[in-house]
Amino acid sequence: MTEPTGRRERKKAATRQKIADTALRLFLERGYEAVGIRDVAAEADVAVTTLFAHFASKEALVFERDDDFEQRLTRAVTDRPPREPLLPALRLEIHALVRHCTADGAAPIWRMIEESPALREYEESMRLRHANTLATAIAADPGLPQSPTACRTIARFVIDAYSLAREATDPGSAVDEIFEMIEAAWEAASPSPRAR
Amino acid sequence: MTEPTGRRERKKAATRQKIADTALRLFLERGYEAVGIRDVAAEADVAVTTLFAHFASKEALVFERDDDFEQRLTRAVTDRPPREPLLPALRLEIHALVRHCTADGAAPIWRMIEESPALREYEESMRLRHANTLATAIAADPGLPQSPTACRTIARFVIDAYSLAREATDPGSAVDEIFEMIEAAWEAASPSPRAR
DNA sequence: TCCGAAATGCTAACCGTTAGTGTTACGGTC
DNA sequence: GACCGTAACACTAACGGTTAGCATTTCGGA
Repeated sequence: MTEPTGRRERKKAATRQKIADTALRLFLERGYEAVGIRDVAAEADVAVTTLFAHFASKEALVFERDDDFEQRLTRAVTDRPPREPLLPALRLEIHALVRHCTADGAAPIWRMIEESPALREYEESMRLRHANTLATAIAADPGLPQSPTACRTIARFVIDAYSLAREATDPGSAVDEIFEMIEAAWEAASPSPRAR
Repeated sequence: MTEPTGRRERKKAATRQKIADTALRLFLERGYEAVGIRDVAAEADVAVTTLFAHFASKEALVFERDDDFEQRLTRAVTDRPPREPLLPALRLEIHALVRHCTADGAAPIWRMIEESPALREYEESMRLRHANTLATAIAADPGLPQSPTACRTIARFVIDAYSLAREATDPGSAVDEIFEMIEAAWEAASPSPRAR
């Protein structure tokens, strides 16, 4: 339980970061498909096996920070003040995440992702994981009376909003447009909808 | 344009079918990961390159009939009588598709899919393709005044319904529950929602 | 100080997939 | 009915991501 960040952990983190940085640089310089794992390992001055000890796959090198994404989403649910409605909090978070992805600096990275089928497929599978995590967080909220199916559904819809808005010509307003639809779906899933 | 099914086309279709049947049998007998492409090709008595001339990847061997899925969905949209509302037609189709996947005979196949990350990832990416196709079909309907973003969103939601319902304990009622939410979302996306 | 474990390295392979190059069998044409 | 273009198929060899097996170094804690 002692975590004063010993040298070993620092070195490990440094190695991981060096691999990720090197990989991203090479990918952007020469293109994702044109760079091999052996290239990345050589340039980062580590063994191929070491690279795979830090990253589960070549694609994972690109989505190095996806843990953040997951955490931000679940925290938007769990860290919101009591009695605060769920969806506005999620809408704000999705707005921020979309803005982050569509910022100018991130453009080359996302273009690279769109151009590579392998990266696209990996991201889709990542989103499903995020949706499941989010669904668990929503279902765990005692203030929400919706059914498990409704929770899973809304989680899926929220992740869809992130994905769809990023592709839209005006991402910001797309988030709002889609969230209007999600709000309606959420209300329709409230218990005893006929009693309103 | 002459299509009296010449010998050549018949032989090609037979080869394709033999490969698919052999692959599915081996996968179910020994497990998806335990069977190599070279095994399938040898057992089907074709060259590996021939196998890949018929199927784009190992995973595609399992989802051999996914064209049907796409066609059934788009036809549910385009072939419905004029002025018939969109979502009930889609609900019926999703009901049928879910029933088809959760039938007893299909159980081993879907268990195999759930147990293989590669197959799961492939199916997710397939679903996104289906959602895009469906979105195009919906957006092409002149009787629907919704925005492009709303059409893409609803298409995504409908595919989500299929995916979520299959995992539910009672798939049939899950389809209905999710479609209630989708109907509400669709109405919220109708033009001038403030005028109601 | 020393031991165990974690991190890293090296080699060699496995497996899906593709390029390159022939060969065969069929369909349409004269 | 012979002929030619081409679609289908085969064979070989490789490429690239990924992993197993095993040796080595390096650190943390006892």
